[in-house]
Amino acid sequence: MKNAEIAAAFDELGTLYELDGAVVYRVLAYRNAAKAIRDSGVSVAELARQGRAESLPGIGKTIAEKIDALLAEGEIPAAGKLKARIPVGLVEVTRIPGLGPKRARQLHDELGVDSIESLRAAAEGQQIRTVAGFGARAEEKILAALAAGADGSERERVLLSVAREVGGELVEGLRASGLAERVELAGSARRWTDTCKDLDVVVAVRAAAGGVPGAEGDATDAGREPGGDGEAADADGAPAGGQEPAAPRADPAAVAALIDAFAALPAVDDVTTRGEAGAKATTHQGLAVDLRVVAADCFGNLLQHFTGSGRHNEALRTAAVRRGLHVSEYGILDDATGETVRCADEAAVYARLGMAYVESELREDRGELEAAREGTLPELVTVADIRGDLHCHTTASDGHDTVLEMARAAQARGYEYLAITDHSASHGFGNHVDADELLRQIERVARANEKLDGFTVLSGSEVNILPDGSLDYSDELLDQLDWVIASAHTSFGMSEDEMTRRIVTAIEHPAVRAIGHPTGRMLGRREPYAVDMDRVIEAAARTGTFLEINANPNRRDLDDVYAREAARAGVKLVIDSDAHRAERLGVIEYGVATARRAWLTAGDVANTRAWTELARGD
DNA sequence: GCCGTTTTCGGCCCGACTGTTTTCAGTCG
Repeated sequence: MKNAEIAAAFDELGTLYELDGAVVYRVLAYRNAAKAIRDSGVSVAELARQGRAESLPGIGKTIAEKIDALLAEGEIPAAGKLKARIPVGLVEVTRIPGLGPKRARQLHDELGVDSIESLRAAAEGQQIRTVAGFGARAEEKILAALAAGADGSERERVLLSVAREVGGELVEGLRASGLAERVELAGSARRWTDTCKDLDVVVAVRAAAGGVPGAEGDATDAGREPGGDGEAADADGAPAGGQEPAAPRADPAAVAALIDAFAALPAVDDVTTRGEAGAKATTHQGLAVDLRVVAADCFGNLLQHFTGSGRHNEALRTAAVRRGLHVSEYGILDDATGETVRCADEAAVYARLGMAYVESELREDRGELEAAREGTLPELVTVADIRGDLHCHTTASDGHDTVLEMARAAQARGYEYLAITDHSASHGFGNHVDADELLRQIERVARANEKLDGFTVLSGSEVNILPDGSLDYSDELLDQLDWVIASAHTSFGMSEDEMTRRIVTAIEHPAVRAIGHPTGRMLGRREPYAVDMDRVIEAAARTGTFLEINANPNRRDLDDVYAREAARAGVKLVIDSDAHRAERLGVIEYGVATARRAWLTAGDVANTRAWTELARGD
């Protein structure tokens, strides 16, 4: 059983317990366990067989036993018992905005709601408003959500490349407004996750009119203020009179003006909620945007808070509480002094908590907080470290540009080398590069090299791995190439064991230097094929074969979890664009981002080295 | 249900916003 399946079983169990009214911390424990299982780079089923499941964080005796039962019986017994009591359709009801476990359960108990269909019927029959705590307004919202297409399925996520493009437009638009001192894209887009559910944009507005001299210099020391009862109406423009918020807010007039400017941006379709702290909106693509605004002296706190992840923040705050510090988006409250330290930048936040700065890509609660405390965070690979690209296509197969055009574009990026790796003969679409055509391509590469100065074009191939693991060029032909990357493009329906043997056979082929997009996934379109990555990684480590991090934003394959595990096993990764046209060489940043999320340093990535070091046999 | 440089028991992050409320629970991120 795969980690993702085990994790899904525990997520479901958590939701069932939640609907059953269990203590929230018990529910949280199952969710934490699911996350740890999903984030494990090694097979949890295998760990469990060895009796080592409890070595994962958040998995204790009880959950380890449940994993054993799941593996042995195909279901967690406790989940079976709960399902007998709680209709599974109620899980979908909790995904309707505004309906959580408590309210869904209430609708079930009082109206018999057990599915999206029965929810719709109850709302249309004006039954919802008869339930205590619900009103006509709630009923209308449910109907509106259902009419808008909410069907209880998980909210659709967009590719990171889409999210970053839209997010970038919003950020640039707000910067151009002149109303903000600082604007940044936060959330999962800033952590460079594969896909995003929504966008988070954080803003610092200028101080209120007649405002205070700015908090320059050391932000940690600059922003102290008395906390606690907070009677002073300070110069930040906090509302005078009435209940003073414990946290500093931006000047309400400045926030309102900024939201107006935000609402007028071309990408913004509809502002659904506005408040004194920000606004919520949707873009024309239907992407939800959360806009948050603070005064400049706590911009670092806000950016840290909204970059997340939620797990990273929870863990960070839990650890802080043990030291008497309370972290929020407005500052860090110290129990001992009653003072709140506000941080203009993120580094000050981590410094106040006794930690090194944590790069946004690492903030997933995968050990980064401990490493930050101990000063053992890795120095992550950067785009500037990449010295060549080892996977691209030309007009010889399904690319759009010639060898020379691709090479010149690579050189313009500052690279030292580029491997031309058109598809091999049996690929099945585009122009077929048969053996004769490949020989002609080798000549084209040689001619291109004559025209280029200080740059090396490598003759290569993305050779197809046939179902039996063999390659579709002869060994003699492959030996004439500088670089061979092997990928599976067909017969994805094989059993895990067959597919694993297929890939491992290719890894063991002496001509193969790397395996391309090793799991074959297409984000949002195609699941990875069934393959035992533990065995693939073992074979790559044994033979010195590289595994690719394919940077195409649709793929990002290997993913961060497997790439980290591969590096731990001593495998070197190659980060490739798989560009099919010259301007797509730039997608390398998505591959580098995956590598950073995998904790990789430049030393873990083969193509941070010169080609002369990578070339074999000299 | 998990976990421990204050704990093997008693904690478990923090705030915004909504709707239905006479002071707050639930949801969301």
